Amino acid sequence: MAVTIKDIADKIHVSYATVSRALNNKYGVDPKTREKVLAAAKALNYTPNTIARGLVQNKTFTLGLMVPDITNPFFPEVAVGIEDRAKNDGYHIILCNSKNSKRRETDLITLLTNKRVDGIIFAPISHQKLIAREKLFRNIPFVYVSKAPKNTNQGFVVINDILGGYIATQHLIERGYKRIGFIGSSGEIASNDDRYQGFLSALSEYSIPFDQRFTLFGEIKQQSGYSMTKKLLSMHEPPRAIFAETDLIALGAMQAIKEQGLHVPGDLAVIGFDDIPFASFPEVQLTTISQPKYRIGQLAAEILLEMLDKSNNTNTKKQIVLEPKLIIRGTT
Amino acid sequence: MAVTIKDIADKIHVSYATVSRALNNKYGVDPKTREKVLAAAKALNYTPNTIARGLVQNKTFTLGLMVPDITNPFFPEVAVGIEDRAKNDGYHIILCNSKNSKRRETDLITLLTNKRVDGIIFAPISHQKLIAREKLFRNIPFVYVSKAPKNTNQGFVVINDILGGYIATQHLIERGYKRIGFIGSSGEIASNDDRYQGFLSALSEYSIPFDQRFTLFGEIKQQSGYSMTKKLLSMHEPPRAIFAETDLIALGAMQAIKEQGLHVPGDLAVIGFDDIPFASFPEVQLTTISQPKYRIGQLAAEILLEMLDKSNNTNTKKQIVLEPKLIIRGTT
DNA sequence: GTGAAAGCGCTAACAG
DNA sequence: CTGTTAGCGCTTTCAC
Repeated sequence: MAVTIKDIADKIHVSYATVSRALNNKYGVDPKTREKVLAAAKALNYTPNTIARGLVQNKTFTLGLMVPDITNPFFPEVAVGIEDRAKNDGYHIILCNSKNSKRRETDLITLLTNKRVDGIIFAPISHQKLIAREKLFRNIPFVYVSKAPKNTNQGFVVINDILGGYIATQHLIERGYKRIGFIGSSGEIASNDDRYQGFLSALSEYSIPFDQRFTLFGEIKQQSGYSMTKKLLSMHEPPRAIFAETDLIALGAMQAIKEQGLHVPGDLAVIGFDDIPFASFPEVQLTTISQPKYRIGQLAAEILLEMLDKSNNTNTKKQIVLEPKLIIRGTT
Repeated sequence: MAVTIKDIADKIHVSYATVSRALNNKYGVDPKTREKVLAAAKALNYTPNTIARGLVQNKTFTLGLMVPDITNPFFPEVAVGIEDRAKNDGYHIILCNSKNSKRRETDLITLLTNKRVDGIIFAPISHQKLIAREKLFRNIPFVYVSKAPKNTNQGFVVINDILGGYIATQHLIERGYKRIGFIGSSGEIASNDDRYQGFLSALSEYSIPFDQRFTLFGEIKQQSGYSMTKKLLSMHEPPRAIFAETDLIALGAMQAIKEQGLHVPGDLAVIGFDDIPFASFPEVQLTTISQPKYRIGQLAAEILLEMLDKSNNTNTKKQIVLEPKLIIRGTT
């Protein structure tokens, strides 16, 4: 068994309460005693047991982070932002990867609550029934990231996805494309998807006829973007431009296009969303909508930490909407 | 405050010891009592406090995962393998990103030990002084992943990096390249780097003269690969092929080459290492050495979990060395 | 089959 | 400034 404050109390003949005080830099400890305690702690190679402390303080100094797919380069960037901010306050992050499984997401949230994490940062798989799921969190503070339900009163940090979808589509339209396809992720009532909403409203604003056949839903995977695009390409009169809901999907689209011997953007233009690091690679040069990933993570941690700070009585949960940014590269 | 076993004990008038037993499916509880307990638990919306349980059982059901850079697509793949295997046994993962800072790595290990995680999976930044750092883990079981010191008796899961470096170089040589550069990560006594070792031994085996100027060290970042390659390219007689220690570096190299208006592999061949998902992207087609990332994660979790299993008395720590695999694509 | 009681390692009143 | 005493929520002997 590891050494405890009791061991060090015994060693220097003080009560272990004093040891606790000394170790925590509390007021009211004789500097000399404190020094003795510190010395003994060092000598005995003592390490505080955060978990015991947590039991009495009802605090674990741990935050949960739930993401749909850590393999999507979007999320590691967010995670780093979160971790940096959290570490600054002495918090650790439990990483939960729901793998786009709703069931797994539910399980993991429950496990996280059992573990009494102090707060959770939640990047949900989809908008669906999100409000109903809020009760899963019991009383653990949480903030949404990347996606949030419409009428929540929880905190969140997102970008304006509707606007993002709008400007992406607008860009395509201004480039002269009229036959525009949308490929996105399903498991979703399509009309719930903000980026898709933006897409639709841009079309209607510019009086571009909407062709239902050009809207396909799959997964947020390169492979899925690939097959959706294949499908699009196999049509009688395929679209001339594609708006992919995420860069990962866009990358799959480019792969399919290239495989058909077609050229981007000559034969088919592609615009993505997220601006993952790889999008700017010279051979790729994907036009996309960028989100400030690291910043999103940082902000999410920030407002969650604020909520945890009991001295902060303002019970308002911050809801932050950042602006998307069009990055024009070579695929449009 | 959340509901405790005491609340449910009060409600159905049994001792809370009984509740505990019932909840944990222990022997010696009247099926009827158990049912009542379960019903009450549900009614009260009870959730077990894993942390209190941990205090008495001296177990947290949490594993630490320390990686140098979660933003390097290599690590998320490993992480998913770990998480999948760990979740299977009811464990969570605390993600620690050392950001290639030794100091941060040390800090985080200490925090992890304070938090009494049950085990740690450790992907170290470098080989340097690794054995000396093993004491940081105190008595917490851990396994190395991706990199391990030479003479440790700890468990590890790695691939044969020396062999990997060797076959990468061999491939270049067999393609007819003689002027071969190596760009890798520093913060490292170069001679400690296994892939570099393999590189050197292939050169000597094939009697290719070694040119010290062609060996550059930087960071495991695209940006770093970019600038190292720029440097190489600015030489009087630059190399004709480059072996990059990781795909991320190789990607940076390709960027630099393309920017000079040169062609891969026509003007300069590039081989990477890791086989991150983007290496296979059609516009990239990076020849590389592949490692089974998900499998590595899975195995690491597996052997760590085995070590934690007290019923398993075999105190041997498994050391697994997997084989690297050459993936020939278009850059060589 | 069940209850009483101790204790995991620590913090937080409350005295003194 | 320091010691004593209660717990935090749970598991685990040890009795009955």
